[in-house]
Amino acid sequence: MRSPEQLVERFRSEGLKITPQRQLLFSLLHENAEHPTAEALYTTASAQMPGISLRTVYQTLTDLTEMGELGQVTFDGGAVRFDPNLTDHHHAVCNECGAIADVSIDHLDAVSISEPNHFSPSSTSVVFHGTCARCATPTSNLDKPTNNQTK
Amino acid sequence: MRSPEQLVERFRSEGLKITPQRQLLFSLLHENAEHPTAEALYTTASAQMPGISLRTVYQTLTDLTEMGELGQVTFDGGAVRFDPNLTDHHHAVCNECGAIADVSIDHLDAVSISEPNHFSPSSTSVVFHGTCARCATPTSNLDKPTNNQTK
DNA sequence: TTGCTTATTCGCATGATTTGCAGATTAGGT
DNA sequence: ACCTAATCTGCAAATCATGCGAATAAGCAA
Repeated sequence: MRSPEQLVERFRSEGLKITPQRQLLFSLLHENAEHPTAEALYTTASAQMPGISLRTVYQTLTDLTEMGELGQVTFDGGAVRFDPNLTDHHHAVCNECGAIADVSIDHLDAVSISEPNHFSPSSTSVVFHGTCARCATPTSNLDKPTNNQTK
Repeated sequence: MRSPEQLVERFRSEGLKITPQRQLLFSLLHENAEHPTAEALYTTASAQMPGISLRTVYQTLTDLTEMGELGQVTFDGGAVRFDPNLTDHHHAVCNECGAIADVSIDHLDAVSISEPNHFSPSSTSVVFHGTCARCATPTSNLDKPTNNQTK
């Protein structure tokens, strides 16, 4: 996703209005690597702007997604999560705390479908499930994030 | 998933009862490669057993999943789909018709997380999005399955 | 600044999927 | 044939997401 400033420019140039709600969400999403759900963003936004509507959060997220500024990902049937990272990347989901990390992958080009089924893939996504570094460390369990898993 | 006969054995040995509803679902799931949703199974089951409850379909699917006889997969935030194929495999989702095919993958071991983030993956799943053979063929569009995509 | 036009926000209703609950029913053994 | 626990069923309810219409406000013109 572009910077809040660039998004303001883009919105203006497309005749869309710059509302405080949108500006807040732009800033909350910018370089956000937490893959938040709409609800999570709503909670965070509400702290800074009491009265903002969950409906508006959904609306803005949908708009940004349709504009190609935001990606959507879901894991294991949970709620949709929003990802401002538009670079080519994949995800690692921690089974313990539910944290989702962006990961780059080496040698993905080596992966191929082994059967001659004539499927023409246009995109490939890889999801690792496992234990994140923080949860794997037996010490300092106090720092562990709470479980963010939806399911 | 095991054969209906073997499932009957297992259920019996665990003190569970063999009901007509369960038997029907066992047979509908056996070697079913369509990755059906609960609703889809309910529709199919209802044709053969009018009056069967959607609740029972969900219950049986949950039971089989907890017994490890069934796998669950979801794509793009759609409804949960059930997969009796318990072998190590991945999926190819057709963007046109929504069909989901099981695929085996070569060289998956070559894939690795490139950053030193200390994430310990216990499983890796790969999903291809693209066009299936049937939809890629310009002729015989009459045979195309209807779109099964939930979203 | 004031006013106008239209995009936006908001709250509520609705839809889709899934689970909880409790009473009616039935499988399977005695 | 009878008993008892497991199962089935229908309905309520939870969760996540979208449609809709009225109220509001951003951006522009005068």
